[in-house]
Amino acid sequence: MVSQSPRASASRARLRAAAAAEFAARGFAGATVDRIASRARVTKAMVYYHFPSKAALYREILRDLFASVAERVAAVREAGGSPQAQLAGFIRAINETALAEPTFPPTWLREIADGGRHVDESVLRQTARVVGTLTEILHDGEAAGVFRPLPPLVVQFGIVGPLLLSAATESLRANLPALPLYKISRESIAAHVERMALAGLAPAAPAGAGLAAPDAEKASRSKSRRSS
Amino acid sequence: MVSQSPRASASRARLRAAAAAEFAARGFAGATVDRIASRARVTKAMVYYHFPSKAALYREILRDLFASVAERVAAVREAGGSPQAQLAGFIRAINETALAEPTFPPTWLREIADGGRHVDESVLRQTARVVGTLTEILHDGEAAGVFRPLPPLVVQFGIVGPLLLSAATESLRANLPALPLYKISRESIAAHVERMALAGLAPAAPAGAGLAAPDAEKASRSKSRRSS
DNA sequence: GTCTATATCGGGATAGAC
DNA sequence: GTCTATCCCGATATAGAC
Repeated sequence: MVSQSPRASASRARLRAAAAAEFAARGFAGATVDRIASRARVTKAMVYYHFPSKAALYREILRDLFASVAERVAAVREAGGSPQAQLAGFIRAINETALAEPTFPPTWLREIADGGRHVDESVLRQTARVVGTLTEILHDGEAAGVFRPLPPLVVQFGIVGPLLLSAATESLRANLPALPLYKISRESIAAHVERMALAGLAPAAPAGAGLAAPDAEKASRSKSRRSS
Repeated sequence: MVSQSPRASASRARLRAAAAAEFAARGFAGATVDRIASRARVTKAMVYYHFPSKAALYREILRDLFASVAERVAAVREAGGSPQAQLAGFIRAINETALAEPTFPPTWLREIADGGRHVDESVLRQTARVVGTLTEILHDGEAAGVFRPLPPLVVQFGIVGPLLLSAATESLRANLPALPLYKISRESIAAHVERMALAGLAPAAPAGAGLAAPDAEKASRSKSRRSS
């Protein structure tokens, strides 16, 4: 949503929003151009006036969605702070993107299930930026001795997985037979993910020592950032 | 796979396997009956001889998939042990299902993204069994004072989310341009999820005390468990 | 149980007027 | 930029012979 192309007519904008919603709800194969047009209150021919094909429209939406996440997490890194604070910010950035763009969680989940079938070079670049930012944060934390060394993707899955499942099932759970079991707040899941991620990254305690406290007194942190 | 219906001809069995693979790879909308028939080395008419419709075939596969998970986690609970050991077993049960049935992770992810569009009563019952088992384990842990009280679904998402993302992207990552960044082992992700889940469930430290250790409960693990 | 047609229709994409 | 009308392929499902 950040870097819009020069063409931004009113109908084109509605078309993008309608397509994002339709693709999120039905997936690429399940979506129909007729419904996209209908949602946008536009005729089907207009879809093909603005976009060359259903696939191209989908890829454009996919790219902007991932670009949106990438920018948010990049902003977190640039804001600086301790590795723990940056990781918490990373988690919040993902969560806020899911709130700001409700079409994002289902779309992301589908792409994963599809094995990235529609991921082209430009989309891949955006996803790489996200993992790249996380990698830098983790590297700082390892260097400072506050994070255990772990493959960035493992940490990424640990953060993104719960958030996506929670966000994607939100409207589903809301419409359920009022099972109180399924009523969970956004805050509780976000807090749990943050707690899990930080605790899971805490360095292994040196076997003999009396429980080193990996906590707050590491405030004196490196200010170095921005390497890409 | 556990509770097979009485009809189990050879072609019917191949059909089920082929359909599971096709649905996992393309989703319900993206799958075609032609390709399912072709995968099973059977004509399309045979599909409609054995199953009333594409949708019915899909629902049957969905039901068996979730039944398979439900039984594995139920077995863990029946095996007993400390709450922590049972939770670790729960995680492993999910992971082992993903290994034994590679079609499962993508299919689950798609159902979530679809908002449970194809989930009927029988499927819902199986998923409820899984959450039910987890709820019991968590309740035991709370009663014993070793788990902090958390909504079961929050914990469920924290466990299942990372495992599904990891499993669903496995073949994708294997076929990537050899980015060493993306080479992560099944063990590392399983270990991380276990560490995160247990650490995230550790009770909050009593405010006044000087850094209680949420690390010492590891001693109470390693008890009896089995895998089906 | 297994096959070869075939009916039928939804949906992506285009033509061409205005 | 926007519309109506249409082309046409592919996909679900069925008919009916063997």
